[in-house]
Formats: sequence, structure tokens, C-alpha cells
Amino acid sequence: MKKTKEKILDSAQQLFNKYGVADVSLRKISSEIGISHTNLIYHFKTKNEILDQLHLRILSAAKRENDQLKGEEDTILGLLRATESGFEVLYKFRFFMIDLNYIMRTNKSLHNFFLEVEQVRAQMYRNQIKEMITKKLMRKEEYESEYEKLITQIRIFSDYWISSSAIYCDGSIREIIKEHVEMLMNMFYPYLTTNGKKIYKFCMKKL
Amino acid sequence: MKKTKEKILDSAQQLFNKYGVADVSLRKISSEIGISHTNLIYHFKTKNEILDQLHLRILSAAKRENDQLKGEEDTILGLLRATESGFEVLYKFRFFMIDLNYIMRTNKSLHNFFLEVEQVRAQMYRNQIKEMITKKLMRKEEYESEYEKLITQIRIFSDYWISSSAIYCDGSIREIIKEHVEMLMNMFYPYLTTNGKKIYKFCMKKL
DNA sequence: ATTATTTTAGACCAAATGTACTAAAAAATT
DNA sequence: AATTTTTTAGTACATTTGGTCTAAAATAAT
Repeated sequence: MKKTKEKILDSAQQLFNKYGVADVSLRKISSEIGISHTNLIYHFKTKNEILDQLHLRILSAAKRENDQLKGEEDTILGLLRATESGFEVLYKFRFFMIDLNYIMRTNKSLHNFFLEVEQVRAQMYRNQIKEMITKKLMRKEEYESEYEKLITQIRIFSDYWISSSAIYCDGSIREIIKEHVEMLMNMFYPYLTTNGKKIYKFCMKKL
Repeated sequence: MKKTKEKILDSAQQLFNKYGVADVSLRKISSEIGISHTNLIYHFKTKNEILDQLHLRILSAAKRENDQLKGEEDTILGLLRATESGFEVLYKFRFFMIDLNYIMRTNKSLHNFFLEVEQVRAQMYRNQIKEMITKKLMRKEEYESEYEKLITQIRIFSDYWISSSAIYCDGSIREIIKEHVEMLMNMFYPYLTTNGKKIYKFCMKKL
């Protein structure tokens, strides 16, 4: 039998995804799994403590996925695979992205944590771009900080594609994720060299 | 003396920007302007009615700005000016963008309205792109629906740059707006022809 | 000036929420 | 087996919120 703590986190994740973080009270979570609300409070004093734990779940799920595919992939294919697995993890915790600003506003420590994680992500993209330039898959910058702007665009897209699709899209989950992975990859396309574009098109067939 | 209705909307706009839509109750708005909460309810039965009115304010502010600059501008410069004025209006109503998903989730009629407005916006970009291609400022599509993807990227960026900057940026408002206008314009850059890029760089000096 | 309408405030209510306190039940430790 | 610790539920309370009903005040219309 699952431990109560795990049940609480599972239920919270599910309810947050369905109704949004602001509209799910501790009492709702507790009644969902059939325990008293005081018992829930015994395990997690506040909603923020639950959110902290769920954020750790996101990170470890992302890490698990990433470790699994860290093969000898080519740069562009590797980027595609990493994006795919990353987007799928995010979707399972979509409440976190949809209510990102609410969470960041009401949970200072989580906000700081999130900022740190973002720095790692940005550095990863910087390295990827540098590598693609070296391999002559991507052209050089045409002006100062052109690729820093691209990285910020990618950050905004990655943070909010789920929010946007919640408003505008109504297809199947699989299809929506696929489209947005394609769209993120597409952000690199116009910067690729002729050779880079050839490889890109080849890779994208595997989506 | 200002009418009560106007005072309510002003105060709501300000409080929403400061604390977020979910955390501002009708009572908080009423006490902010020193009227009874029943009086406020007399004017607006629900928060959604206030949001509906504020959304109309956004649209008319945007229209006013747009009419003002509708000069004989060049395509790219026109795009820059429209983006500038649009982003400034949005910032004044930033609560709307930051809590966009919360609002869309809890206000069905506003959601539908918003979807319609979006269609107009998308069509505007389609026309702009077509015009730039005709003028040989922008290259043709290299594959099916390449520019439809770009338009979606622009939509996501336009909808969420304010949310993102609320999390990551802490400079002056003017500076943040300027940076993000530049970033949006930058999304067109890699698709421009040599001549287009020349004109682009010329236009961007006027930012 | 009188009447009708609009605007305002106050008292009150029910529901939901976070929180505190107490005690019983279950599990672990000795 | 006895005792200590952990987990659970129950009760009760203060606060906030949206909402109704009533009546007074202000404004407009006649």
C-alpha cells in the first residue's frame, strides 16, 4: 500500500492539473483521497510544501528521462530527443507551467530554485549552439547577442507553450506535444547552414 | 468627479496588476476606493463583469494607439511601431496577460472573445508576411507552413513575454518593453533577404 | 415641490478555508 | 508486554468571500 505522503502528492498533481493550483484547497486534496484534512496538514503544513515536493518530482523525472537517452546521438537529433522527453515530462506536470506565475509569486524559495534551474538550461543551449557552429551546422552570429536573443525566445516558448495550448488547442495530447516540439526545433531552422538544414530535415522525419 | 464605475475599473486594474486577479476580491477593490462592497456589487455583479469591461478597455486602448500611428510607414518600420505601441498597452494591463490562463479558465465568454481577437491578429501577420515577400524583403517559405509556425511562435511570445519578464527580469519597465519589442522583431530577422536585413537594421536604430 | 429612480450603506447569512487543540488508533521501539 | 512515537480523526474557531435583503440618501424627472 502506498504511503500517505505519496498519495497526497499524486492526488495534488492530478487536481492541480485539472483545476489549477489556486482553486485546489488542502481540504479538497484530503477529501479526494479520503483522509481528514488535519491528517494532510500533518504531512504538509502548507500548499507551498506540496508544490516544493512536486517541483522536485519534476526535476527527477526530467533527469531520469535525460539519463535514459544520453546516447551517442548527433547534435540535432539529440536536441530533438531531449526536447521530446522534456516536453512530455512538463505536460505531466502542466499545472506547474500554467500556474507558473501564480506559483512564483506566492513561493519565494521555489522562485529562486526555478531561476537556478533556468540558468543551467540556458547554458545547455549555449553549448549546443556553439557545437553546431563548430560543426558548421549553424551559421555564425550576424550581430552581437543574436543567439542570446534566440535563447530567451526558446525559454519563453518552453515555459509557456503548455499555457498557450490550453487556450488555443484542442486536439489530442500526443499531437499537441508533437506540434510544439516541432515548433521549438523550427526556431533553430533559419539559422542552419545548407548542410545543417539537410540534416535537420532528415532528423525531423523521426519525430 | 469621476463616476463610481470608472473608479472601480481603475482600482481593479491597479490591484490586479499588483496582486494578481485571483488574490483580489470584490471587497478589496471596494475598500480601496472607500465604498461599501454592496455598492460595488450594485455596479458589477461579479469579478468576471469587471474583467469583461477591462478587456474592452484594452481593445479600445490598442485601437486608439493603432489609429494614431497609421501613417505611411514602411512595412518593417510599421511593424516595429505597431509592436511598440501594442506592447506598451499590454503592459498597462499586464494582469490580463499574467493571469491569462486563470481568466480564460474562469470566464468562458471572455475566452471566446479572446479567440476571435487572436484570429484577427494572426491574419494581420499573414498579410504583413505576404507583403514583405512581395517586396522581396523576406524570403519565400522553404517548406509547407513554415510561416504558420512562425506566426504561432509570435503569438506565444506576444501572449507571454510579460509573464516571463515578471519571473526573470528586474530592470526598468521601459527597458524591459524595449528589449522584448526588439526580440519579437528579431524573430523575423533570419527570414529576411539581404535587402530586408539592411532595411531592418536601419529601422531598429529608431527603437 | 413632489415623485420616481438611481445610488449607497449596513446588517446579516452560508460556504469555504487555514489553523489550533485534543485524543484515539496504529506502528515502532524497548 | 509495556512504552514511546507516529499517524490519524474530530471538534471548534476566526477570517474571508460572495451574496441577499432592507432602508436611507442622492439624483433626476415630472
